[in-house]
Amino acid sequence: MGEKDHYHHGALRQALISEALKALESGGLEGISLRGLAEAAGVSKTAPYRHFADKNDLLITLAAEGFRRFADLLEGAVAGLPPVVPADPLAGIRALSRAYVDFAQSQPALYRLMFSRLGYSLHSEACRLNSERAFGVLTRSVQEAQLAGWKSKKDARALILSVWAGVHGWAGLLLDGLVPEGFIGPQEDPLVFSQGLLD
Amino acid sequence: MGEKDHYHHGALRQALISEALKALESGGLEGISLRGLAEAAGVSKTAPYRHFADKNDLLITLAAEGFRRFADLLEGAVAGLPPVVPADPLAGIRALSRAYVDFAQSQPALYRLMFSRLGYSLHSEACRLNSERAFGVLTRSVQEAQLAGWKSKKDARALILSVWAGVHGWAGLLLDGLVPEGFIGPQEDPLVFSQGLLD
DNA sequence: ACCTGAACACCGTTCAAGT
DNA sequence: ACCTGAACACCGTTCAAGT
Repeated sequence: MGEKDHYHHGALRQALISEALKALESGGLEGISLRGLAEAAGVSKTAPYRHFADKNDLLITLAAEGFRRFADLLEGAVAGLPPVVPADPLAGIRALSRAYVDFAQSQPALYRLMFSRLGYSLHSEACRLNSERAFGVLTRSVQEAQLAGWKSKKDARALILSVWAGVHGWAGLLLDGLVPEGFIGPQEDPLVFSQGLLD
Repeated sequence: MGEKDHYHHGALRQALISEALKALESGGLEGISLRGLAEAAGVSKTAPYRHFADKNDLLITLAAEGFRRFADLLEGAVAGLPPVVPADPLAGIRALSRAYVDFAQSQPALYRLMFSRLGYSLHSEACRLNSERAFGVLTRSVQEAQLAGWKSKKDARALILSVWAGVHGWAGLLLDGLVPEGFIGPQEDPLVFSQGLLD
């Protein structure tokens, strides 16, 4: 308890980010205030302005961190997979979709923030890079499925956007509580929409 | 310009709602404040509390109005259609999807509000009724498609949620500016995702 | 370079008071 | 029944000032 740290060891920026991520999941976007984060970090209400231009800048930084985790998760989900074979061309897409929905459900407020601000946040280097990394996993999964014989005549871009819309929309419906209780049992495939359309 | 209307003819509630809808489309959700709406309606900052329990109550009322328009639009989109035939079982779903996406694009802030608050707003009678009305259009369109031979062996509930996820996700991607420029030409089908998956 | 304190222009909400 | 005004506890943000 010295009086050393008015200066937060120069780590105030990171401290604010992790306080914000905590606040995001416990109280949602509306629970986040710069003043509150500053107080939680033990610093004056205006100190955050040394590290972020304004509140939106902080939110975009959170979105970038979210996309980083998101891309890591998606890449990990397909990394250990055996090569996609014609017998089951959708294996990669299925694994990816599961990870996608898992992410949205385990960190709903962060997921919402990431996509609700995408219009603005794509101007951020970190945000663009990491969201493109996530998008790359999706792209490759669809391409491999096509190479394994799935809808090989269709336009790749249209398929990619189609799969994305499906899984993104499904995650949204789940987050909004619009999927009837018990619709997905634990042993069923979480990617229910694929059972209807992806064949 | 008499001094008659401190009382707003008893129409203050409706005036606040339409001011709010205006503000929603011009400045987004973040541009809405009870105090601002009160001022725009020419009334004191606390007058709205005679008509709405709190800000969230007002937002839910807006969502209900949104779902009312949404349901009207969707019902209108399938109302004039010829009976669905086996030659083109997806005609109804296509018309519905077009209307769905049109609504989202023409009133993005309202659309976002409707779905972002669905968890809370379903406790509102008006919200539940109108969203169920919209959901009913979707349900019937899918059922008719199945009767006309489209995926007639599949579980209806799964198909309905699949189509919903697809069109909802597609609308979200469009609103977030994630669909590449020029991806949909004016003469192409706006329901691109259906060209990829719905066959 | 990094942080504080006062100040400004906003919020949502409550409550006593007016007509 | 409907509205006002003062008041309270918050916000984001700017700026001069401190170390």
